[in-house]
Amino acid sequence: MQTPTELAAAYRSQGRKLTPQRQLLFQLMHGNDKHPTAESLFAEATAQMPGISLRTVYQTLNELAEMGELQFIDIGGGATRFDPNLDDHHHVVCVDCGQIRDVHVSGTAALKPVGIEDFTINEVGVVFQGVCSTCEKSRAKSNKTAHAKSPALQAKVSK
Amino acid sequence: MQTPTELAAAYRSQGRKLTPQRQLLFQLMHGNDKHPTAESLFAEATAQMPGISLRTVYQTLNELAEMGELQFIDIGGGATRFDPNLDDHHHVVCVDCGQIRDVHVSGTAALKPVGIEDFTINEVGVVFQGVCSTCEKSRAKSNKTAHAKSPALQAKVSK
DNA sequence: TTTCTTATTCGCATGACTTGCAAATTAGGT
DNA sequence: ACCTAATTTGCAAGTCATGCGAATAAGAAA
Repeated sequence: MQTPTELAAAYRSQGRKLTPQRQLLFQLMHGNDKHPTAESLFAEATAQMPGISLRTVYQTLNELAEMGELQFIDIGGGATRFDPNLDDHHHVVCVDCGQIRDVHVSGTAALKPVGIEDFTINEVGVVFQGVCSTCEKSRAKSNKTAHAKSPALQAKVSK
Repeated sequence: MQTPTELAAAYRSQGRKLTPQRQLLFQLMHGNDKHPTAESLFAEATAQMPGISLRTVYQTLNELAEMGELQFIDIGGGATRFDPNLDDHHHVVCVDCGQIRDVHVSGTAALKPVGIEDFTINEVGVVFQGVCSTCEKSRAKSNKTAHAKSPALQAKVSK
């Protein structure tokens, strides 16, 4: 995603208006590598601009996605997450706490799907599932066995 | 996923009961490579067993997932899709019609995430996005330009 | 600066998907 | 045939996201 300043210019050149809500969201998303959900972003936004609407957050995120400034990430867990990182990268997900981390992956060029001659491939996404060090530790303590395939991911039941 | 017969045995050995609803769902899912949603599976089930409840479909799918007999696939689009294929495989998604196809992928072993020493990786998932031949044709006809990044995938607005 | 047009914001209703719950039913052992 | 615990159902409820219309405000024009 471009900088808030660059986005301001992009918006104007497209006839879109520059509202304080949008500017705030530009700031909050720029360089944000937390892969926030609309709700979590809304929470952050509200802290700085009480009264801003969740509806506006969704709307702005969709706009930015349309403009190609950010991408949606859907890896079970209920809510869509947003990623302003436009570099060629992939994701690692902790199946325990659900955190998503950006990662550069080597070897993707060598990936070859077999038997889909009738498909024109445009993009490839790689998602690694694992356990982050923090969760690894708490697992050791609480003596949790890792039988379930991905509790945090299947946990559409939140809160 | 195992065969309906094997699943019957597995269920019994776990103290679970073998109901006609479950048996029907075993049949419908066994060898099913359509990656159905709970709703679409419910539709098929209803055809053969009018009165079966959508709730039961969800419940049974969750059971099978817990037992490791199938996996959930979450690639935007609203509903979770189910995959009884336990082989080492990945997916190709048509961004136009949303169909998901299983594919064997060579080169996954060479994939290396960079900079996540603090993660213990357990699984790797690869998703190819593209356009299937059928959609490619209809695109040519209707003169559709492929600007949008993935209409069918973002289309959480269904029906 | 004031006016005017139109994009935006906001909030509530609505919709899609999934699960919680409790009553009625049934599988399967005794 | 009987019993008891597991299941099935239907409906309520919860979460996530969008549709819609009225009120508001950005930014161009006067």
